[in-house]
Amino acid sequence: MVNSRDPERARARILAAATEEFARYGLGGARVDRIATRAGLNKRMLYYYFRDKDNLFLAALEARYADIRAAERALDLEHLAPREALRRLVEFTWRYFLDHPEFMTLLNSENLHKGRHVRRSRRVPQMHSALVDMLRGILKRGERDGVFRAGVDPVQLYISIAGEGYFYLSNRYTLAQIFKRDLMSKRALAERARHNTDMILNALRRTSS
Amino acid sequence: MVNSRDPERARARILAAATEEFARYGLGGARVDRIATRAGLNKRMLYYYFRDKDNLFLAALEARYADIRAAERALDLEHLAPREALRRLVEFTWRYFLDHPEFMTLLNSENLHKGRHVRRSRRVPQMHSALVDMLRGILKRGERDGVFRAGVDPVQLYISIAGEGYFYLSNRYTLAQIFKRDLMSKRALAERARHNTDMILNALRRTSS
Amino acid sequence: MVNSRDPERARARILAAATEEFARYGLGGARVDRIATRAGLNKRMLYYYFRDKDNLFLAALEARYADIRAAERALDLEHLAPREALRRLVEFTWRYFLDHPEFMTLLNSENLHKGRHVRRSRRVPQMHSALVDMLRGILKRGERDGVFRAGVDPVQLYISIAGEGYFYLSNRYTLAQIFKRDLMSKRALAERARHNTDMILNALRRTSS
Amino acid sequence: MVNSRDPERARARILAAATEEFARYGLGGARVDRIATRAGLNKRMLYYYFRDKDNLFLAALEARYADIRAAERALDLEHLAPREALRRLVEFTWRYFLDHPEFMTLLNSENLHKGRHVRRSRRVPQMHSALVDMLRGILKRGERDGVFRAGVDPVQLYISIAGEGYFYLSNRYTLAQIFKRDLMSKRALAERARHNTDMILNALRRTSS
DNA sequence: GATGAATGAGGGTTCATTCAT
DNA sequence: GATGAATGAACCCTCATTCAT
Repeated sequence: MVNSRDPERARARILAAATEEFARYGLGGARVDRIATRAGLNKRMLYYYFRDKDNLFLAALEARYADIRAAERALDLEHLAPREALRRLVEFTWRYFLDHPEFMTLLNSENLHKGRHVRRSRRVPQMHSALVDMLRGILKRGERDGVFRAGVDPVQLYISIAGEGYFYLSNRYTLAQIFKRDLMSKRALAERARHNTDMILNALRRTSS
Repeated sequence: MVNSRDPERARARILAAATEEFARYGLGGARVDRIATRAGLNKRMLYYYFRDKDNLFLAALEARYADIRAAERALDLEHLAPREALRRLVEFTWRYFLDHPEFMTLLNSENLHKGRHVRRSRRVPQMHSALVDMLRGILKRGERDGVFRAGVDPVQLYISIAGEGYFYLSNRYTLAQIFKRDLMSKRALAERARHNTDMILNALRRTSS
Repeated sequence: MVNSRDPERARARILAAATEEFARYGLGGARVDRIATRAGLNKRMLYYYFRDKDNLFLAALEARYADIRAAERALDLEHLAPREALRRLVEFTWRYFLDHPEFMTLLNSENLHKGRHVRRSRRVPQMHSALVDMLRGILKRGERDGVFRAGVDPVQLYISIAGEGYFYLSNRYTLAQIFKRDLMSKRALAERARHNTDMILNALRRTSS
Repeated sequence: MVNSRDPERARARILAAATEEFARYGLGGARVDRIATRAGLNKRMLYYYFRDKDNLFLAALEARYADIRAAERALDLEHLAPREALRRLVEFTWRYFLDHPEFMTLLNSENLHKGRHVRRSRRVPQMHSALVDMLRGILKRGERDGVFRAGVDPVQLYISIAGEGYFYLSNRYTLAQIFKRDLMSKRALAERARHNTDMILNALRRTSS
């Protein structure tokens, strides 16, 4: 046991351990005991810092949302040409899911539970208006410049971008089995990355003539 | 208790109850007791017919795979013009996920568990070669006819088609919350259906000039 | 563990063990583990037979109520002269509390919890109308015969009869300490029994002239 | 948090909070956390002032004993005619239990624990010799004046007086349920007060010839 | 005097599974 | 084929108490 007397670090360690556990086993399958052990703390402390398992789950989810949105903002897409901005967002989103599979399982758990945690969160919706605004801006500029077709809704587009990578990665075990194909080899991943970009960018092209 | 003395019906009732339970609560959250109750049978019978919970889960998953693949075959896409065939597949896939949300949760569960059930299944891979062949045929015909661009992998394409609908529907609770938008209203669903078709069909168009 | 396959006996053993445990430690202090051990059963069985701790408590309480009321009925007081009937009831009540201290602690627990278990019971009130009727009959006969004063409410009287013994016995530990007197010696008990009878019978006498 | 730096007030606040908590939930059900919160102090302070939960319970109990005995002394019964003195004591005792239900629950808890706290107290027995003396004096005067029958033990009498009110009030929840009667309405309380007085005074009357 | 952080033991309850009939 | 009874391991959570500051 690490009697750290450093509440900030203790909280962070719990959160990290919880994120991993929730990601690996889902909300229901996650074990409070394992989280505590992995965090190097007495189990009681989880309740001291996070009140209960559900609240801990929400905290983990919020932290992951904050992380991806912050990374997105750091792309500074507003200052790029529309097509380039879109390409980068597609690549980033793919990359993020690839590097953070735990985010996908967290989302799956939350949706299995009909979003009952995130519904209680005030922070989460706040994080997302900027994302939509940014995407809307890119679309508008692209439309004005004549490189994107008109009438594309930014939210719908984002869901498509995310969906391209999400389904491939989140369902990689079943897909590998049903299609009898290694989806996680270096080559397969590179191919999918290209496919994603092609799909989205092509789909956005102005309809010819 | 339904003392049916009709093994086939008993099996079917168990499977139906299990599917619903697994879909609603995930593999870990599913309760053998509830399945038995819902099936109107003694709990012991689940073990008699399906050996254990994991095997029952696999049976439910296999049944769902068989169902979607059969419905796909019934579309008879081989006899349609390539663009029309593709459009129908996109629409069907969206519709299927919308009408069978339990299929998505089953897949999520299976992937959370790293596909350890489906890996043991011989039936599941067999069901899918026809799907790939069919899609490959459509792509080839479309390419030949000059309506689709070349070089599109049928598996990648299928994952994109499914991904469009899957991410929207499987994550509808979190998405509704983060984007503060009702995703399940009649209008929203119609819009998404159109968006999906637009995205895929546009993405497949031959690159102009 | 006693794998008795005799549900009736198992239930009875649980109930007996629970009664003792609840009586000794109160509802909150009672340990489900100890009850199971004492009943010679797996802990899980308590939940199988009684759903939860609260329900088990209610079952124990109901059984005790049933027991005292049955013993009362067995006194057959209706066929005795009023004064004799009353004397016997006072003596019986005293004796019952003395022999069944667990009944008092059960009642104390239930009242500490504001009667929230007994409130759900349909059986308990039904057991008591006969008691009141019987007492009312005795009072009426005594009044008619000129040996009891008029205007005594049977419920009030019963509470007085019970109260005489209850306070002495239920609070015997504190009373012994504050009055520095052994309340549980043979002699002390006999004295109290006489005192109770004297008090109640005297209190009921017709007011002289 | 009230950083009072006033030890006496802090102690008093803790004691008040503890009394309420013990009365409401019993010794076992009482929560040290809640007591601290209600007292507006850090939990650690309870241990600073009272060493542990048991000691805090004893302190609360002693305080309540001191309170009722002081209130009794204030009645100044020695200077009243015997019957009047007795009537006043009966009324006072009833009234005290009615106004201080927490005293009854405290006593119940202590007796559930076989008086193990009060046994360690030196103060508590000291408080009670005066009560017995006073009652003995009243009885003797009444006997001498020919208004009370002889041979009544003051301790037994006190237990009867207290018992009349105690059983009614302490068990009010179960009694209300088993007799299907509202025991706490204004009218019911008035009736019981009269009944108590009638019972005790009648019971003490000199046996007519 | 006062605090937030930490602890280990155990609380009631639930689980998938199996036994005896 | 079917049942009710039984199991032990573990689940999340809470408790009174104490440590370091």
